[in-house]
Amino acid sequence: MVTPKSIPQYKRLYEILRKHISDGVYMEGDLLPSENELCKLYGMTRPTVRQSLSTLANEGYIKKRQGKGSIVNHFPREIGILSVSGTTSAVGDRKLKTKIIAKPVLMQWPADFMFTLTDLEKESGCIYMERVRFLDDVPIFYDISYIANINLPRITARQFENRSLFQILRDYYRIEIKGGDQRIKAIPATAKISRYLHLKREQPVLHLERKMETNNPDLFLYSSIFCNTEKYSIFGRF
Amino acid sequence: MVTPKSIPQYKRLYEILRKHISDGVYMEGDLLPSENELCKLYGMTRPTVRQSLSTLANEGYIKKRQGKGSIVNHFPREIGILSVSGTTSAVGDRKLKTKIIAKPVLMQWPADFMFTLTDLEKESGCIYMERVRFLDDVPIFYDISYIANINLPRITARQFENRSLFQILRDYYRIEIKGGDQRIKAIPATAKISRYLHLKREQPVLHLERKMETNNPDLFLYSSIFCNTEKYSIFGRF
DNA sequence: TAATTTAACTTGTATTTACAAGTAAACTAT
DNA sequence: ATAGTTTACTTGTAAATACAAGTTAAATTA
Repeated sequence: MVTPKSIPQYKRLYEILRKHISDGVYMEGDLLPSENELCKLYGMTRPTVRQSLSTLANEGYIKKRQGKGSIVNHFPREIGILSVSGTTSAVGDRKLKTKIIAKPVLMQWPADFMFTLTDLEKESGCIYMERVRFLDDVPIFYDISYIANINLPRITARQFENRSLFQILRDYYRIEIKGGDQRIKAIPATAKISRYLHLKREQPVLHLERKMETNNPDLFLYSSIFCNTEKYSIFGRF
Repeated sequence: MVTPKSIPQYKRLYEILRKHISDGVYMEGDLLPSENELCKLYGMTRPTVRQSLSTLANEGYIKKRQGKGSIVNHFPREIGILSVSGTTSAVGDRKLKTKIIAKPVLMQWPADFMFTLTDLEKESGCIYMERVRFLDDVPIFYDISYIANINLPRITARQFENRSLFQILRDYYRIEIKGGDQRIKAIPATAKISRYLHLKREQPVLHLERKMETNNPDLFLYSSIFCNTEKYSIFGRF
């Protein structure tokens, strides 16, 4: 049988379980239904179910134990694709705000760009924007984003306030982030950074340089992120 | 047929390909042999080969493209389980040195430990040590490690100079790191940190707090790592 | 010659089947 | 009562098979 919307079965189950974990249907430490139970519940075979579970395990949502089952992990809140763990209890969705510092404009790539670019990217020019993101009305991230201008009509005209860049790329252009790599440094705040993040000059900030891969093999997203880590930490699994 | 050393076939192929990539047999951008070719070469079926490849892909060694093949990624050098990308050309193995600041001792866990501990861990006490790691004779990492004293006889007597902690755990106790999570912050260097990393006081350093999971479900490794990121960056995939 | 189609690759998804190995609770013999 | 064994679960590994879908280059056609 063919699935109606041509979305793979293993991905369907993955999304369902992922949502259940985020929503708290399964709590930290709980056991997921066994693989055979999931087979019966969703009418799949075990290899298919296992594919869903191994994706969840790779992303850190669950931990598998032979002879026991799939155990749900705690998982911190995500902002964009950055995970943040606060010293305060929980980070609620509604406490999150985004402010545009520099509206998206089409321009040439900087001469000394942080990653090496393909010829196609160089020719296309880049869409540039700057944003600050707030948690509990405290500025936490100062993001500078660069996107190659490849198949993104009218993007500079979109409304970016209070909507994630990733959300716009997904909704209007069917672009999804598949992965990427990043470099992390600790640097002293420059005048600009300290102004946007409400910090004293020379105070340590986290600097992330990331290159993100998408489902379009020619299109990459780049960002340079400056992060105030006084109250919150960047959280990651490896 | 049963493999002689009871190591799974997919893991065998994974190790072979991983080594070939690290050794430069396959260079960045190269295509790996196709799945069907690997089947014939190593006498496995495609699901088994695919399991090896998907592990490699998850760890960032390769990138898979439907219709094309498995493309080898660049991959930075690893120190312990930290990846480092230098501003200078390449980081050679022989330029790496470790110095013990505080020899491993058995003691009580600190009162305000950075992660929550199980009862078993609390009862067992912890093995504590401090090390500084050098790259090109420049101190880069100041590591403080904590290990629960669970099934690790005579560990405080081992020679840790110029040998990785992970290597000793693997060779003598069959303990392997399976994954873990970490928190990352930028902090100003304290007197102690600046002394060990040859930095001025208050200069930004990267602070990593990590909890590592092992093949023994009761045993975790903890470390607090302070990192000089002036010349090198911490590198990661996501 | 140039554009199009086809064919021969590649990886992606999915089923079915079988047995190995780890875990935990129920059971049994001491 | 307790120590050891069995049993009924769980996930782990592996094979054989089939077709879908993306990519590329050769073959065909205009």
